[in-house]
Amino acid sequence: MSLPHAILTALLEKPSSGLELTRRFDKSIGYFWSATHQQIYRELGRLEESGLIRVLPAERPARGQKKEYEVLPAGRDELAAWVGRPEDPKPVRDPLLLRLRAAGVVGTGGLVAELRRHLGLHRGQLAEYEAIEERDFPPGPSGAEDRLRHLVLRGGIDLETFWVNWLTQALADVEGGAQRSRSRDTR
Amino acid sequence: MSLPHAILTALLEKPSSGLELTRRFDKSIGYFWSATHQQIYRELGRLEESGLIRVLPAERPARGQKKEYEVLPAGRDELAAWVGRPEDPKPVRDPLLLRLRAAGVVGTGGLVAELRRHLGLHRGQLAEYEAIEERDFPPGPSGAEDRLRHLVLRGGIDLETFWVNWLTQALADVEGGAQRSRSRDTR
DNA sequence: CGGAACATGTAAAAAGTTACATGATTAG
DNA sequence: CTAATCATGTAACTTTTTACATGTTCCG
Repeated sequence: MSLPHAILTALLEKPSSGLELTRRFDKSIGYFWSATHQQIYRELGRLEESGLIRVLPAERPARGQKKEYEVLPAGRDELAAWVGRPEDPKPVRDPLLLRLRAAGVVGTGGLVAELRRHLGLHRGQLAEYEAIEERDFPPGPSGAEDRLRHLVLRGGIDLETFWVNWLTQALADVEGGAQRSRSRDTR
Repeated sequence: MSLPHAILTALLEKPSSGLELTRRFDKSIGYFWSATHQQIYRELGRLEESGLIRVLPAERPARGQKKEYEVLPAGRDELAAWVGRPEDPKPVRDPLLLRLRAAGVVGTGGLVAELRRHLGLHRGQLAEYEAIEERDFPPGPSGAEDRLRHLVLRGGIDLETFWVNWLTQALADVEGGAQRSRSRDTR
């Protein structure tokens, strides 16, 4: 259950309104924890009720009016405790790997196009991450926060690199295999 | 929504009862699509209702009695269509990357132990996958189904390798950084 | 004023998780 | 007979997703 902690982190980095948070969950934070605005508004309500965050004063609390939140000490404490709390990695659940397995029993119809499409998407994401790395993390000494953020970005880069390499190999294999089957058939 | 397709794939590979499926979702299939027995029983009910699978005849349909399911032609068709159906990769949502980012704002208390623990878990999983690869996929020519299964296993291996490498680097970085901070502090 | 963009929300459905309930079979 | 294991389920809850609803501000 990490959404509240994602929001606490984002708000500590910079107090924001729901919509501003939504935008940040489409970019930086969203690169490793995605969330929609519905999730965010609901969770903001819960966090406020639990006393972990509060609305910044001087607010007109009405629908359609901007509400800025900031983290209270209790919220910071909760986040600090969560950072070191043991939590096992979730078992993998990847539809593309599953589809490959399914293709083993019902055939690869249409799957090659889908693999190619995913390869393109992952290549695009990788390029985006690498541009960010070049822009935000020049070589040389850096503070603790910057090093941690760079490490997270590195995670994203390495993960996309894995996908690009694996998909490339998968395509070569599936297409090559299809070819081998054809040549066997025609022999 | 891939659980029904995971079950169809498993049932095509071998007709099974709910509990047998549960066990297989703890092993082979579960390596890339996990599911609990509650999910499986509920989904088996739905799939039967939709006419994609059926209970094998010669059954005593009572509580506590084994019920074996098999895939009907409609189920196979649905699975074949799903294999090529476009579906974007889900955005990444990883608690560990998030915790690293959070550590940037509230400090790394307890996180190093957690990173080390995860490194151990991923090393274990990697070893398990590699043992399976050695046992089930000896070098040499192989059929289409085997090649696809091997490809999926390769995905698991590469993914765990990514985690092992990234965690190793993260640990070196976080501990090294802490050391640098300490030596700066004491200067 | 009218429409676009901003901003916050509600409702319902689907998927996943956790805890518990119940009957059948088998080994000691 | 009784405990363990096999086997199938129910119930309650949480999380995520999708679709919709409503009000505000600003620009032309």
